[in-house]
Parts: sequence; structure tokens; C-alpha cells
Amino acid sequence: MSYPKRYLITSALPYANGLKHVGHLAGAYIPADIYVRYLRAQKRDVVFVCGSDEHGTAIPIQAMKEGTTPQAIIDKYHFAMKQDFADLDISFDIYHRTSSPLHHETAQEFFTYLNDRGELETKETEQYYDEEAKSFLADRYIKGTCPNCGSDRAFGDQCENCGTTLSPDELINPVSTLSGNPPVKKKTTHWYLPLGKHEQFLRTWILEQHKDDWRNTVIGQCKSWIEGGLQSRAVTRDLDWGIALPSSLKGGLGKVLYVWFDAPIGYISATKQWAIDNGKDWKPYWQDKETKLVHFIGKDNIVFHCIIFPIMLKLHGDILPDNVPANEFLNLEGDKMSTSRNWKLEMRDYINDFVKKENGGGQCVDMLRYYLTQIAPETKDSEFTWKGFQDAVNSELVSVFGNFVNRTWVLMHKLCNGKVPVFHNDLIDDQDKQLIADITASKEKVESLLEQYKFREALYEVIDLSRKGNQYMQKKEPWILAKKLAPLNPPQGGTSESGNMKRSLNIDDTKAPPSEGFGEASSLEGREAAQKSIDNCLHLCLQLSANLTVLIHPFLPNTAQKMLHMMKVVDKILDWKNAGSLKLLSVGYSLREPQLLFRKIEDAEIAEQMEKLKAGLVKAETGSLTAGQAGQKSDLTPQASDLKPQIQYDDFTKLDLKVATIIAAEKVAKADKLLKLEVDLGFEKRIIVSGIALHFKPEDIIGKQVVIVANLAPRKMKGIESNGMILMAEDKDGKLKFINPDEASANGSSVS
RNA sequence: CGCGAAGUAGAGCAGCGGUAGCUCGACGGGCUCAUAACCCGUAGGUCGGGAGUUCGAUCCUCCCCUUCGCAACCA
Repeated sequence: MSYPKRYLITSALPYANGLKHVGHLAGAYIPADIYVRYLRAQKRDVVFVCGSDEHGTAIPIQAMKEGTTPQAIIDKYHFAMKQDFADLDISFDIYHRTSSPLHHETAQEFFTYLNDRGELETKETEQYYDEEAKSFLADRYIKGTCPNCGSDRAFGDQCENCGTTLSPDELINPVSTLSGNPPVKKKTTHWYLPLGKHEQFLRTWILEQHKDDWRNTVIGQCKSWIEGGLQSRAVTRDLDWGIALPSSLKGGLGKVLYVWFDAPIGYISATKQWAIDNGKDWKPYWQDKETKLVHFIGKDNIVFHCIIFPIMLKLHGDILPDNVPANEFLNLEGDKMSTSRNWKLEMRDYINDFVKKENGGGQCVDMLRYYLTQIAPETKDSEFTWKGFQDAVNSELVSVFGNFVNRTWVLMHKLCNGKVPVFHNDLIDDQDKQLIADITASKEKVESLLEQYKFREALYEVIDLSRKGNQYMQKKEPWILAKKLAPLNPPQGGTSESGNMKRSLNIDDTKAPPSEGFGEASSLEGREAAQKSIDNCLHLCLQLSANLTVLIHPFLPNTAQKMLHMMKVVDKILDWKNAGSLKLLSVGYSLREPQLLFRKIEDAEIAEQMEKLKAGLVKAETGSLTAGQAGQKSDLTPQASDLKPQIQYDDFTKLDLKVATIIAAEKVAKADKLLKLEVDLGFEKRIIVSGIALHFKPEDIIGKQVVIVANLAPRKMKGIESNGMILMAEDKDGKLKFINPDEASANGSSVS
């Protein structure tokens, strides 16, 4: 098999507007790290790059939310994320950032190169502009009806309903999501990347050349995009946060590169920075055909990495990705992860609770890496549960893998003097041969699975090999053989050299036989035979352990290090070529005392995490990063700071609040959350549409008295005109309750 | 309603045209070197329902049912 000359591996650039959760970790970082560690162990030439993505409209928005500047936001999250990855042993060769001058330069150069060669189009267009918010509207902030499927859930960039990629102009009845007003058109010039020109290239490259080696989910998505028609995409934006267009460019003033354009170029600038730092040349990594480029991403990123960025790379004369093993999403305890609802497990939270303190350190990093790999959403969405985490750790890592290593070491110390025993070739039996064959086979399986990005299965193979070790040991039962060895009880007390069986063999043959009739076995020959059997068994178990070290290392680096320590060997042994070898530990070499590789996860710990998760549902979002801002907010109780600005009595009197009774209620078709209510105000009956369908069944609320805002301007929702608004109280866990008079009142009574 | 995803042993998942499999759990047994760990065995499934294609379907086609998701953020 011939291998590429070098590898460039990327993990999706995390967006610097908040901390990242374990879903991100499982999707793009752990798989990449495993792959890279494996490649390094193979002694391949590999560079693993990542960095923070720091541009785009969401950064200034986050800054507003946190009451600070965009620069402060990106600094805060860049360093926080970098630290998280370091704490979880994601072994980037460089973790860069797109706000760096080098990146700005690189992205500008890239843009200029394409523009100079006429690969970009410019168009003066009328862009949507929100006069109230005084800004051009990012695609995502415009909502309307999809021209393709007619859904009203289409956004300016993509339809949520049918998945079609859109541009804002195609939307029917656009509305600004900032102010709720229809935006106005305003003239502006922008540069576009005409994707459509490259359709044939994409069809050939993806749908033909990669139809067998790329994941189905990836191919499927690409196909639907290509077949949906590829629109030109604007490369520039009217915004003040981002990479300015080159100053030489006419009409470029006040515009920046669209973040999707500059972000993937971040992989290139990161590589450049790495090259500078390490005295290397970055060019071959992006331009030499013998480089294998692999992007690890989540499924939401497929279009950029499989369609858009490759077109850019092609036009720029760079190499194309060899594979884009995108993962699906990871759910959490039955629900989608969500930043706004705070239903998530941030890397930082796990680090604080498990990795730091005396709570486990590195082994806890490996536990998380283990579980996230074991449930990796490689083929479909999967789910993180704390119970699942506990089970995986306790019954696989602790009981199978850790226990095998531990019992091997303990027995070796007890029965072989703490040294690697000799293997007596003349006594080799079928079980030994089988185990040896299993070791070789495992190495090959793991290797082949890793080359195919099947991390889940590869990890299973490693654990399964340790399971085979347990089975082998069980059949060999060295502890039974030990009974035949030494009826001699070592002198009580003393230094208790319990592993001194061999010596006892020599001095022992005059002693009385053991009480339980080992007559034959206690003969000298019997004892020697027993010792030889023990030697063979433990020799293989030790070699197996050494193999496990090599094989587990890409997945669980801390564990591998711990095992190296126990074996008193150097990192060199982790070279992948050592896997499958039965000569990793030399005969007679003395090994350290065993250390437990993993601790168990207690019930109380997962109970605590579940509580936290549920409590987090109401936690203020800004509270998640405790360091930083002047430490306010994030309490569970409502605070003065939640209050809106003061109003005058006159403002209040503008509201016409009335008591009414719900006399009819039904669900609104095509809307999950809306109920159409008819209320009796005494003097009239009217229709109100209310977004409470998730909380109440229509039949349960008929007859309920409520307070409504009676003079609210009518508004159409789902084609139904709503005349007023029902007042509700929302408590901490998001539950809604009606506001009503404490005794029944006449319909139409005013509230003041 | 529509779109997407999914429905396989108690749970979590593999398999995807030819005797239904893994992990956990349950039960029984063995062992005691080991973090009450390990090993062996047993039970438990007409692979959501129906029709079709086929010599043959869990796997292909069609219809139906059920579940989840479909504001934003996001791997």
C-alpha cells in the first residue's frame, strides 16, 4: 500500500462567540485528533491545524449582548476555546485565529487572486436594509417564503424546510428579523463567486470520483445541493467587522469579506503560521498533489467544505480535500443541544468537574474521549447520556480494559518476580497461538478502520482485544497453577516479597506437601511445568498489554502514557509499527507496580450532572464563563437587571387590559406552537392567536378566565388575524401560567 | 399539512437480498489474580404494519402507522 507523502488535517474552526460543547468535540475534534495521532504514530508527515473563526455578524451581536467590544469577545472566547482543547488533549500543531494579520493578508491575497483572474463577478444590487436598525441585513436576518417549496420558514441563505440554498432576493415577502419590518432595498456593490460555473466539476469530482469513499450522508447532501441548482454567492458584505477588501480595490471601501469566505482560508493561514514557527515550508501542504487534505467537520458544514471551499481551492490552484468525514449531531439526554436553552454540556464544564481537582485528571479526559468516540455520530445522530457515560466507563474501560491490565500486572508481580517472564516456545499451545493471531488481526483491523475514518469500530476492536486477553487468562488460570507451585508460605512480615516463587521452588522441596493433595503437582517437575505455564501466560498477557498501549494511544493518550510508565519504557514504543509485535517487552525486564488506569464513575456523580443540566436550563447564558466580565448576573432568580427601562404612568394607561373567558380553542394547522382562541369579552367575542400550544391542550383551557391586552394592533399569524394578546406568567423552567383574577369576574372588566 | 430522520431482544445500537448479531442489563453457573472486577452459559425478536418485486427480504418498491426534529445558536 502506498501512502500520501504528507497530510494536512483540519478541524472545523470554532466560532468565537461562545464556548463549545461536547457535541462539537465529538463531531470535529476528537475524530481528527485520533486520526492525527494515528498518523503520527505511523511516522507520516502530518500537520493538524485549527483556530478560532472570529468574523461575521454574530460577533458584534454577541458583543452587544455581553456589553463589550467585538475584540473583547474574540479574545475571551479564543483563549477559552484554545484552553479547552488543550485540556482535552486535542493535539493541534497550531491553534490559530482569523483575526491575525497573517490571516487577513492571506485572505486578501486569496480574494485578489480570484478577482484578478476574473473568477469573481461584481454586481450592483439592491440589498435589503433595515432602516430602523440602520444596517444592511445579513442573509440570516431576513425571513420569508421559500420560492422552491413555499414554506414560510425560509431564511435569506437557506430554506429550513426544503434545504435549498437561497439568496435573500429569492425570498417572497421578506421581513427583517431585527425589527420585524419589511426591509427596504438599498444599492450596494458586491463580489460574487459563481458556483454554477463549476457544477460539472463538482459532479465529476464528488458524485463520480468520491462516490465510494465519502460517507453517504456527505454525498447525499452534496447531491441535493448540486441538483438544487448552484447560485452565485456573495463574497463580500457591508459590515465593519471582518477582513477589509484590499484598499486598492475600487468600490471596496466599507466592505469586508463574507465570513464564510475568509474562515476556511483560516486553515491555510494557520498552516503558514505553523510553518513560520517551525521553519518549514507551508506550500507543499496546500499545493502539492501528493498531500492528502482531510477536513473534519459537523454536518452543518458540509456545503462549505464540499462545495464552496473546493471551488475556491481549485480556482486558487490548491489541492482539494481527499475526504470530508462529516459527523452528524450529538443529542443530549433526549434533546437537541441548544445554546439558548442551555441544554448542553460544555467542554469547560466537564473539565471543571472531572478533569481538574483531585477528581481524576487525565484519566477523566480519556473517559470522555472514550465515550464520545464510542457514541460518535458517524452515520446518524446519536445521544450523550450520563448513564451511558457511566456504563461505558465502568463496564468497558474499567472492567474490561483496565482490569485486564491490572490483573496482568498483579499476577506478574506475584508469580513472576515483577519481571517479564520468559516464553517457553516448546510449550506453546493452541490458546497461545490463537491469542497471538488475535493480536496481529487486531492491529490490522484497527489500522484499516482508522484509514476509513471508522473510529467507533476501531475503538471497539481495541477494547475487544483486551476482552480476548481476559478470556485467554481465564482459560489459562495462572492463579490455579500457582497453587501447584509453592506450598511454602513466605515468612510472615519481613519485606513480603510475594513474587518470590522461583526462589521458593529451589528451597522448598523438603517441605511438606500442601494440604489439598497437590501430590503429583508438587513434584519438582510438576512445579517447573506449572511455572513455565505461568510464564507463558503472563508473557503473552504482558506483550498483549504493550500492544494495547500502542493501539489505544490515538484514542486515549493519557492512558497510553500511564501504561508506558508501568512498563518503564519510552514513547518510542508507541510507534505504530510496534503494534502486532510480541517482542515489545524484553524478558527479564522488571516492571513497575500496577496503577489503576481508570476509576469508576459513581452514581452520585451522574445524578449531580443531571441536576446541573436541568438547573442550567434557566441559567443566564452569559453566566457560563465565570472569569471575565465583572462577575454579575447568572443567578437563578430574577434580578433588577432584568427590568426594562422605566416608563411613565401615561405609558401604562395606553394599555387596555380586560378580563375575558376562553370559549373556544383549536390548534392552528401547520404551526406547532399556535392555538387559535376565541374569547368572550362580554361586549364582544374575538379571535386571538397565541403561541401556547406546547403548554396547553385546547380542550383543557376552554372556560378559563384570562387577562388580555385588548387594544393591541391586529396581526396576522399563519393567515389568521389575532386581535389581542393573552397575558401569561413564565416561570423559571419555562412553564406558562395564565394570569387571571383571583375570583371570577365579569367578562370585559378592566384591569388597572 | 409539508420536509427530514428513525422504527431490529428490557435499554443502546450493528447488519441491509440467502441459517438475526454486538454491548449493557436480567437469570444460572464457574473462578477468585483483579477496581463486587473476569469467564462460561441461558432466556428474550414473526427485524413498526400491509402489499408488491424475487426462487428467497430485516435489507429493494409502494402504501400506511408511530416517534423525534423542523425559532435561534451550532460540530
